[in-house]
Amino acid sequence: MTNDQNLETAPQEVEARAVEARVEAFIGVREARRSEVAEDYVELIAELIHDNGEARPVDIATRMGVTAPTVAKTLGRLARDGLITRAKYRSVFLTEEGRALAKECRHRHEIVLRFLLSLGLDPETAERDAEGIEHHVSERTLALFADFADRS
Amino acid sequence: MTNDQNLETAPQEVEARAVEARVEAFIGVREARRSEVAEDYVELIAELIHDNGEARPVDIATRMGVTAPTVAKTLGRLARDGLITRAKYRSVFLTEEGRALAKECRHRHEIVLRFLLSLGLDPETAERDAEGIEHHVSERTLALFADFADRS
DNA sequence: GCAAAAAGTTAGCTTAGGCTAACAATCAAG
DNA sequence: CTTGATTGTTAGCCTAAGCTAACTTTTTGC
Ligand SMILES: [Mn+2]
Ligand SMILES: [Mn+2]
Ligand SMILES: [Mn+2]
Ligand SMILES: [Mn+2]
Repeated sequence: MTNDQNLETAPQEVEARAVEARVEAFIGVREARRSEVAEDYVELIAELIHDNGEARPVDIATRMGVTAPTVAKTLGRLARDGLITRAKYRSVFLTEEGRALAKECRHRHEIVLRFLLSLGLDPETAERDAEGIEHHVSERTLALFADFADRS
Repeated sequence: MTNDQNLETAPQEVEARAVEARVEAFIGVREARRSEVAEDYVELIAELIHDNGEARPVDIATRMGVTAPTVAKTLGRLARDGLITRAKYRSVFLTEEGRALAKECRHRHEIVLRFLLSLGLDPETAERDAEGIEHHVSERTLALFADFADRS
């Protein structure tokens, strides 16, 4: 080490640390991306069950704005991942795990939406942005959003 | 129509409108998702050119936390889409369009980051969340974020 | 100026998430 | 109870974005 008694950190180490922090950010975002679709589906399925008594693929397709085969394939992945159960030609049920995820997602969605509205955003834009942002807020950010919305 | 003089809106129409609004939200989010990677790349490329004089694939790979072949393939798409130019075994350049996108992305990234920090978030989490959120904020939300950060 | 290291490319594989076309099952009217 | 409409499934296609293995090119250090 060339520093006097090693008291300072070399500039390239500072740089390396900054790079490393950002790599973690990118990796984290890619990770989050992998669950976005699942999160939106289970949240919607929970809502359909609550509102309509059941979650039919056709209603999922209508609300997600995708075609029926896309829904079928996605439901296959959700079942594989233990979030739903289903029988052929029947509507869909959430597993315990699916219900837990749905609840968490609805909670996050609501906080983000409430926060955006309390910032002064119009409802349509707020809904639109919340639908994307909800998948990328950490627990900490969510807590700050909730605080802010409560205080205003 | 069964309403007295058609003065009210039928509840199923209200419902239909709400469903339609959410479909638009989902479609919008899917749309945004399609440009996330491109946005992160051009932003990073601009930064590397600024800081190092050039953007080498190896540095892009290190900072994005992906392998060199992944970068190569992504750069192929960016070139196809007119955002960069490149020559074999050489580093990468932004087109006019690429520079414009990079500038816009850096701008958005900075506002979102500044906003999260001014909310009281720690820098690491702020960087992490900003990296994901930046792709899902509308112009309106961005303006509100900027206002908030300025005022605090 | 050459050899080894570093960087870049290519081929080929994987998964997710979209689509259409074709077919099968269920449901609702009559 | 039959039939037509609705709903669901399957097969097969596509693109994006990740990976490893193998190869080529460029850069660097002696
Ligand atoms: Mn969402
Ligand atoms: Mn949601
Ligand atoms: Mn980003
Ligand atoms: Mn960014």
